[in-house]
Amino acid sequence: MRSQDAGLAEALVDLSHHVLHLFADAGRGHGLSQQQVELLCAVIVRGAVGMTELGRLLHVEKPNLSNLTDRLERRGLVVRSRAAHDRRATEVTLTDEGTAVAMRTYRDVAARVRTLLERVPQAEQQQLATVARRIVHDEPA
Amino acid sequence: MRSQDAGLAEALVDLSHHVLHLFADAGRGHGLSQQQVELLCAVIVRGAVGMTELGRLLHVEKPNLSNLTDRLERRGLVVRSRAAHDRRATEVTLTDEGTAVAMRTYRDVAARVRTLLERVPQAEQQQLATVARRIVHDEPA
DNA sequence: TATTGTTATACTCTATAACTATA
DNA sequence: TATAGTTATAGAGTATAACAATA
Repeated sequence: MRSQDAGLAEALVDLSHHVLHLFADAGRGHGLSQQQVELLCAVIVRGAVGMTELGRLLHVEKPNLSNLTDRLERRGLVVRSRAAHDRRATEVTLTDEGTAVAMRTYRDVAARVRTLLERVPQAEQQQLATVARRIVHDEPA
Repeated sequence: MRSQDAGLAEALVDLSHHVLHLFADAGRGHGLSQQQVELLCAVIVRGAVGMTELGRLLHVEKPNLSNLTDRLERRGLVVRSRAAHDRRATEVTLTDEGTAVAMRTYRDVAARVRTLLERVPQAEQQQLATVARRIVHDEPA
C-alpha cells in the first residue's frame, strides 16, 4: 500500500467507525443496539421492507437478520407478515410502539448526523455523497 | 433530516459498512474476525501499541479490548508485556507467527482498499481524505 | 484521587451448514 | 432447480459495573 493510500485508508476506517457508532450511541438511551437502530431507521424510512432488502441495506446475512428481527419482534417493536405477491417472502413493519421508538431514535440519529457533518461545507457534502456512492458502485464513474 | 442530508447519510452508512466489511472479508480466509484484523494491522504498522491507543484506534472499550487481546494471545499471534515507563500500562506486540499472519492479512486488506478506491480519481481521493479527517475532528476546518 | 487494565455477567452479533416452503 | 427465510450451533463482540495495581 502506498503511503498516501494508507493515509486515506486510515481516515476512511476512522470515519466508518464514527458513522456506525453514531447508530449505537443513538440507540443506547433506548436500549437498542447499532443493528437494531439501523433496522428501525430503514423500516421507518421505507415502510414495509422485505428481509432480503433489509439484509442488503444493513449488510447482514440472512440467518443473522432472522435473529435480529426475532429480538425486535420479541420486544414488540416490529411484526413479520407474509408478502402477498410471493408467499415465501416476509415483510417487516413497525408496531405502534415500534413506530414511536423508531421516530425518537431516527430523530436522534439525524441530529448526530448533522453534528458529524457540521464542519463540512455544503459543496463538499455533495462531493462526498458522490464519491461515497461511486466507491460502493451505486454510481458510474 | 433534510432530504439531501438523508441521501448523504445513506451513502456514508453504506460506505462505512463496505469499509469495515473489507477487514472481515480479508480475515475470513485466515479465520480472523474484523476486529482481530484491525488489531493486527494496527500493531504491524505501529510496532508495540498500548491498550489505550488500541482502544482509541479500533473504537473498542477497554473490557472488550481485553477480551479481543485474550483471544489473539490464546491463538499465539500476540503477546502482552508491561511497559517500562509506566508499570500500569500493557503493550501488545506480534509473535513470529503473528507477524507472518499479520503481513499476509495486511497485504490482503491493502489490495481490497485499492480495489475499493480504483474508481476514484487521485484528486478526489485527496479531497476524500481531507473531508474524512475533518469529520472525525482530526483536522481543523 | 485518577488512570491502566482486568474480571464478571448478561446479552447481542456473526458465520456456517442444514433445513422448510414456495417459485 | 433456485429463491426466501428459518433453525441450530459455536464462537466473537458489546456494554456495564466492580475490581486491582500503579501513578
